[in-house]
Amino acid sequence: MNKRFKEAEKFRYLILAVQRHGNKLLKDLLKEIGITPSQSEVISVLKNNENITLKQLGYLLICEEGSPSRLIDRMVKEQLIERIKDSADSRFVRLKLTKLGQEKYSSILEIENGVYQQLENIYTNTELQKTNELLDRFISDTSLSEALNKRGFSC
Amino acid sequence: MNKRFKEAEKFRYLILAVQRHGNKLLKDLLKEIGITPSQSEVISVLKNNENITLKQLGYLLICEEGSPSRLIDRMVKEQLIERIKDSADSRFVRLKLTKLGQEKYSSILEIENGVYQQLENIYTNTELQKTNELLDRFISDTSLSEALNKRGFSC
DNA sequence: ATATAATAGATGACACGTCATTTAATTGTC
DNA sequence: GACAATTAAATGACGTGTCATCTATTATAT
Repeated sequence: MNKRFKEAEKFRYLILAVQRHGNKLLKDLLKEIGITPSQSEVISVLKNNENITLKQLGYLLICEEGSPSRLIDRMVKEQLIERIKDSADSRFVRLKLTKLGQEKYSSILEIENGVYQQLENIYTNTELQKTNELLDRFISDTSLSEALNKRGFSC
Repeated sequence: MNKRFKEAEKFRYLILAVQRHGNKLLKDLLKEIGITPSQSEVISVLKNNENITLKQLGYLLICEEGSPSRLIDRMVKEQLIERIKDSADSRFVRLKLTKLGQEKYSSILEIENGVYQQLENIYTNTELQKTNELLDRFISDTSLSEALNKRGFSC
C-alpha cells in the first residue's frame, strides 16, 4: 500500500464494516420478535418520550434524518404504533406505542443487553469511554450529536 | 440515565452516527462527479483488481455483502463499467472499468483524500491507529475482516 | 379579512442492502 | 453420454435512507 492517508482510509472502512456487522448481529436477533433495528430504535425512543410528534421523533433518531414517515407507516401497519392527529394543530401527528409495541420493548431490551454484553466482553469500559470520546469528536456540531445529547448520551 | 451498559449503548449509536455523517460528507462531495459512495468503492476496487468477477468483487466490498449485481447494473447503465462474459466459463462475468470509469477514479482519489485530510485534522495518527486496532477487534473472524485484509488494510 | 409565508407531514423517485429463489452454465458421477 | 450436484449471477421482494416536491394547516403581515 504505502499510502499517505493509510490509517484514515482504514478508519473509514472499519467504521462502515463495524456498523454493518453490528447491524447484522442485531438484525438477526431482532428477527425472532419480528422487528428491524430501525424499528427497535423507534420503539425505544417512543418508550422514553411519550406522545412526541413525527418531527420530534426525527430529531431523536440516529437511524434516519428528516421525517421518518415511512418507517412509521410500516410500524402502524404492524400495529406497533398509533398515529394520533393533534387536536389543537392538525398538522402534527402524535405517536403512541400500542400494547403490542410496549410488549416488544421488553424483548428489545433483553436483546440489546445481550449485544452490549458482547461488546463488554471485547472491550474494557475505559476503552469504550475513550473510543466514544473520539467518535463523538467527529460528529460534534451536527444534528446527530444533538440527537445523542437529547437521548441522554452526553459526554 | 444510569444504565448498566451505558458506554456500550453509546458506542453502538456513535458508530451508527459516525457512519451516517461520514457517508453524507462523502456523498455530497461525490455528487459533483455524479457518483455515489458505493459506486466509488467499486471503482476503487476495480482499479486495483482488474478483470475480477462479480463474485470476487463481492468478497472485496465493504459496502455490500453477497453479489452486487444491481449495484453493477446501475454502473453499467451509466457507462462506468463493462460486463464481459468469461469465454472459458460463461457463468462468470468479468468487470472492467470503462474509460469514463477510469476518469472518475482520479476525481474520486482527490475527493477521498480531502476527507482523509479532514480526519487527520481531527485525529492524531496514533489515535487513528489505536482506534483502528479496537474496531478491527469487533469484526475479527468475519468476512468483512477478510475483505479488509484482501484490500490491503491488514493490521 | 385576506393574501402570503411558514410549517408538518405525505409522497414520488431513486439508490442501496439483504434474503430467498430462480436461471443458466459447468462439473462430477455413473 | 445422461443426469444430478454445484456454482455464478440474476431476480423478486422487502425495508430502509435521502432528496425534492406536494398538500394541508396554521401563523403573519398588511
